[in-house]
Amino acid sequence: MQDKIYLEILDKYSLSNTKSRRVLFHIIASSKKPLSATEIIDRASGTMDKTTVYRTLDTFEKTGLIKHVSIGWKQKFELSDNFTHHHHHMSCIVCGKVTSFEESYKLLAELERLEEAYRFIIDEHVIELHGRCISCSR
Amino acid sequence: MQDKIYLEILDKYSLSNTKSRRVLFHIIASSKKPLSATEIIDRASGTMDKTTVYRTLDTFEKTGLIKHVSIGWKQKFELSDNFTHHHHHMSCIVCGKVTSFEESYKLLAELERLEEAYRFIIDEHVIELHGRCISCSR
DNA sequence: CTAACTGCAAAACTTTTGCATTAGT
DNA sequence: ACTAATGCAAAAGTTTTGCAGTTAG
Repeated sequence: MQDKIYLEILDKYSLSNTKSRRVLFHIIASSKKPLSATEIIDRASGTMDKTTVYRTLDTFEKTGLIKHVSIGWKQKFELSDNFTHHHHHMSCIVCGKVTSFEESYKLLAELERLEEAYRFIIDEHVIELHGRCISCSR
Repeated sequence: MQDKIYLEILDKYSLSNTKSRRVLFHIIASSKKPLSATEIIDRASGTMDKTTVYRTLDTFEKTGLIKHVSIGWKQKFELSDNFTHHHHHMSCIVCGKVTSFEESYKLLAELERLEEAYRFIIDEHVIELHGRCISCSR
């Protein structure tokens, strides 16, 4: 299923389905948490050059295959909402565990209110929560 | 007023009120928008070494004088909520204009609901909106 | 005076660029 | 075969480290 969308997007933008791209897509798709550029370079090392990683991440991001999210200080990458339900992250500052959550209707309604109030068209919203998970909070 | 809080925090952590720190605090305090490390280094150049900038930003962040926010791809710095009302940013992807907004009570209530639902204690939340401001949206 | 802070030089790490070679369709 | 994609080497940019010298309290 994910592969089908992957191929469709490559096709849509007339991009070749190269080995590097398949490997990189797989690395990101199979990770349970968002990965930083460096983490991806490490996991891809041996298979491709880091230059290719940067270029491919850029391509993947521009075509909507992946998106970047802010986790703490870093920018990390994960599959775009084309593959997963739109969601956000809460990360535990103690153990580093990253939990995904979907926003509620009420929250979306609040964003719409902000659009009105500030006369601003919201194309994208990022919500990031930091704190302590149940195991680390006692 | 800001200076008073600045001095109090330095005092609280037994930090010296050095020239570099005063200059750096002033650069951040007087900027209308959050600044990246590089932007701060540029503005401070001539006055101090970049090493000092990095070390000072680190100190300022740890002591709660400043905080970092995600604007697009970058991490930027601004005064912490000790100086300003807690707020978030919406940035225009066309002209780059950054507008601040305060979150509503409803939004906070939603965050509390999330704490319950996911059994997670939220210490900090980041909300970042990207889109187009009124002037750029037509 | 002396502990904290800073500057400098160098290293480490991250990202970008140009060009020659290779691989995909 | 032709173009897009990759690898390599080098440059550019960013952040960190160690140490010697300086400064604030």
